[in-house]
Amino acid sequence: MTQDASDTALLFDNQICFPLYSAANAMVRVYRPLLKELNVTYLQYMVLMLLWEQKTLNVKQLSQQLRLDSGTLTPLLKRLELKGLVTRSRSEVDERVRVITITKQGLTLKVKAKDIPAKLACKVGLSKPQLKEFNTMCLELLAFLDD
Amino acid sequence: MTQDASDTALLFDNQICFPLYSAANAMVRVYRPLLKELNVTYLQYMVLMLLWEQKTLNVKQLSQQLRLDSGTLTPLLKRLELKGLVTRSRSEVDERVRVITITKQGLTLKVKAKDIPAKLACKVGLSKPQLKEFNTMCLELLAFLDD
DNA sequence: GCAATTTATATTGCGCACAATATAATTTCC
DNA sequence: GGAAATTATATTGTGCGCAATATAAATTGC
Repeated sequence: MTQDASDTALLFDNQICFPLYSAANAMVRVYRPLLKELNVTYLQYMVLMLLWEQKTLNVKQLSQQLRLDSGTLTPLLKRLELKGLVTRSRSEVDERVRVITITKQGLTLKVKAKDIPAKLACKVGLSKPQLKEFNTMCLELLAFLDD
Repeated sequence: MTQDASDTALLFDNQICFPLYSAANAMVRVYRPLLKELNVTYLQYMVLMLLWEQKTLNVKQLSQQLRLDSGTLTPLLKRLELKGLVTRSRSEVDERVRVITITKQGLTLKVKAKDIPAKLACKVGLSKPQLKEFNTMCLELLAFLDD
């Protein structure tokens, strides 16, 4: 690598991943007002979405699908329990396993959420094929980054 | 929109932006061990990068370039000051303006950082043109999301 | 020239994100 | 079947990220 290349590599505008970082922040900012009606955060919304599909999941299953650890999930799930949206029980087979189940109230929230994907799509601006390609690239990058 | 479309719109795997969110988290995770040698976080590294280019910047200038607000930057800059990497003074012309200046020690850190971009590039896996295209898409998305 | 508005930063409080560590239950392997 | 290793979750502490609010200085309008 030339001297010049190692110099320009540390220029702010050449940082490959900073737009990714900023875009993720911006995306959460756009979701926030939409989710305010449901009184949940973006991540809580993602957890609920998984539980709308499979009414019961344990922490490990959530952790794998969301790529987040228990230090993030445990307090988040407690907050969802406090709001009456999920219950946190123990597996009868294996006492170590914390079983998260969506409540009736949690299921009801899905009805209120039904217009959110469309509302979000309006704000994103990219076309469907563009978004699909973008999604694919994010997943490719993820596969590399997570080894 | 058909009934079917509004149903599938709330499926977890159809959430356009969750891979973006996960990829941004994964990216910060990959940076972490590389930056541990410098004893800075990813965001602190980005701030330093701006200050390596322009030795003095105020909070607003940092805020605009990083797309972050003072609630994030003020405590971060205090931590950088505590580490002796920046100074936080006031503008003599306008007392409201907080002027952030890189210290000698902060400048020295650039030498230690010089191999980080190359090390990161190895872990990212995508080719340079792929990365460039990905960057462009993130910036496009950002332009839409931030209005 | 001074009240009203605007601008720049700081503070507070909440919710992630994760490393490091702890705890407790289960499984494995002799 | 009991010690050692593994597995599942929880806890603690630090650092973002941002909304809401506060404060203080500068600017504007009359």
